Amino acid sequence: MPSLHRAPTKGSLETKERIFDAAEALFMDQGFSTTSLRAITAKAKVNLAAVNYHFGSKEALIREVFDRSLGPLNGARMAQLDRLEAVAGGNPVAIDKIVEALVSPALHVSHDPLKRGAAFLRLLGRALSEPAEYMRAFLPAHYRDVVVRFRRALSLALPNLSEAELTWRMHFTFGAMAYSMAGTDAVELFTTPDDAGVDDAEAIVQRLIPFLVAGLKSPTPKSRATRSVEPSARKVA
Amino acid sequence: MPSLHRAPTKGSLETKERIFDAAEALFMDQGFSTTSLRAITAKAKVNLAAVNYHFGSKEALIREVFDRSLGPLNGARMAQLDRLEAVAGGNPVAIDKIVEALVSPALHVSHDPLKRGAAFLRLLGRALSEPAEYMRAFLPAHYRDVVVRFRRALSLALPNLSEAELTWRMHFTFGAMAYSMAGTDAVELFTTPDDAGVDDAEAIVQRLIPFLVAGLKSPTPKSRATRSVEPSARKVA
DNA sequence: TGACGTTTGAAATGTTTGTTTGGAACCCAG
DNA sequence: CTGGGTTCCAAACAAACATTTCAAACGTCA
Repeated sequence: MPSLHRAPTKGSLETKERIFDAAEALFMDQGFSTTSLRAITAKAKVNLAAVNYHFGSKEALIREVFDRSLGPLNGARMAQLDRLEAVAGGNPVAIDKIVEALVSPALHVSHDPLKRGAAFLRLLGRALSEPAEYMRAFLPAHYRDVVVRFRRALSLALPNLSEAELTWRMHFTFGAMAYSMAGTDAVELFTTPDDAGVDDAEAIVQRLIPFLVAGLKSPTPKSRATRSVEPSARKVA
Repeated sequence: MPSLHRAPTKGSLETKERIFDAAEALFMDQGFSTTSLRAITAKAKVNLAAVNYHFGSKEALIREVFDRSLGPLNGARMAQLDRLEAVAGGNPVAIDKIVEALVSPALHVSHDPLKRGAAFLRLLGRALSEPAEYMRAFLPAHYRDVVVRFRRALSLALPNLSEAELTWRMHFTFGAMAYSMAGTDAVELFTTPDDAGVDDAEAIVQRLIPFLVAGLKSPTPKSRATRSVEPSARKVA
């Protein structure tokens, strides 16, 4: 096994980073199960064994690709929500601000490391519909806090909404968000975006926010809440 | 090759139908690339070679599973829209009716053949994020007419919306819809629906419609339409 | 009944998957 | 220069995959 300490000698960081970038790009537009290590190493122009050497396994590679992007993203989301709640004191935060805190960090990630963060959005959207078993393992771990925090904030801002109703609307919100991010591949299949390049992430976000806010604020269909109102989150894991 | 005419002799329809059902079920909760023919034939309790005999290939099987469900679904959508437009004469159709025509047929399919149509909803949602190449080929063919028809109807019902704005909102609409249908797998990863079983398709639809209608009707963010207003659909294929 | 077309079964095809191996190449300290 | 730790590479590995083959079993019609 590789020891710890000591800076890598020659192009080791180069190699690992090349694998990482190639994997991220391929995962993005091919999915995880479908992308082979051979495709990754070919694109990265490294040896096939390099992935198992540097990352241990394909699953570990996927996990790293995820952690390195999803962590900061959700961190930014909660930080932005923190700021909003601090300003608001105990009062409810405006819904559009909450939604913005949820959606817009996904945009600003794209300026953080290089500019490949925009690609990650689609990667995340794709992960949400991956069948793989390991996805079920560490995706909830990343999202648990985010969901709890934003649910609480929305619950305060929308007091006339039952817990069940809120759950569903968060479903739809995450759905529209994830789909828009997975975008490019699936979307233009039948919807053919006239102008407005799909890589223009900001354009998407600026149009998505009002859409979601309106949906969240919409009047509840009837008094359909017969068996709702549970504490909030029961078994999040 | 199998000849045409003449009714199948013994249990051929049984076998083919068993394969079909097993494939649909497995595609539903595992995805397409991930589901092996071995898994399908094992679940259907038929020989491994039966798939290639009855369908020709795995890809052809996927295509059939799709056509047999997506065709009637989109047919029902357009039929329902036809009825609405006939009643309205030349006037715009109410938005909630348009959305209902888009969403609710996805529900009523579940009572059509047996009751396995509900499963298909998740299958469709999953297909939208499949990386496979063959998906790009025949999915647009099924959806082209639906998109054109509903875009026109929505454009009439929402005259103050630019074409570009409408395109995006249709994105979000399809997104929330697809995501809700893919549901179960991806959704409960972090959102944990408290009560309201996910298999209860009607509950989803009844909550989804108001959400989408509100989003579609929401006031445009500003006069952000600088470079919009193209004919409508340019290159749909 | 006998022959034909259709369907099934078990086994083998060749390909692709993730992972492992042993040795060569490399860097840097002693 | 020599050794130990690190990285790389070409090859091979076993497992899983879709697909093909060929003979046996079946139903149907002559």
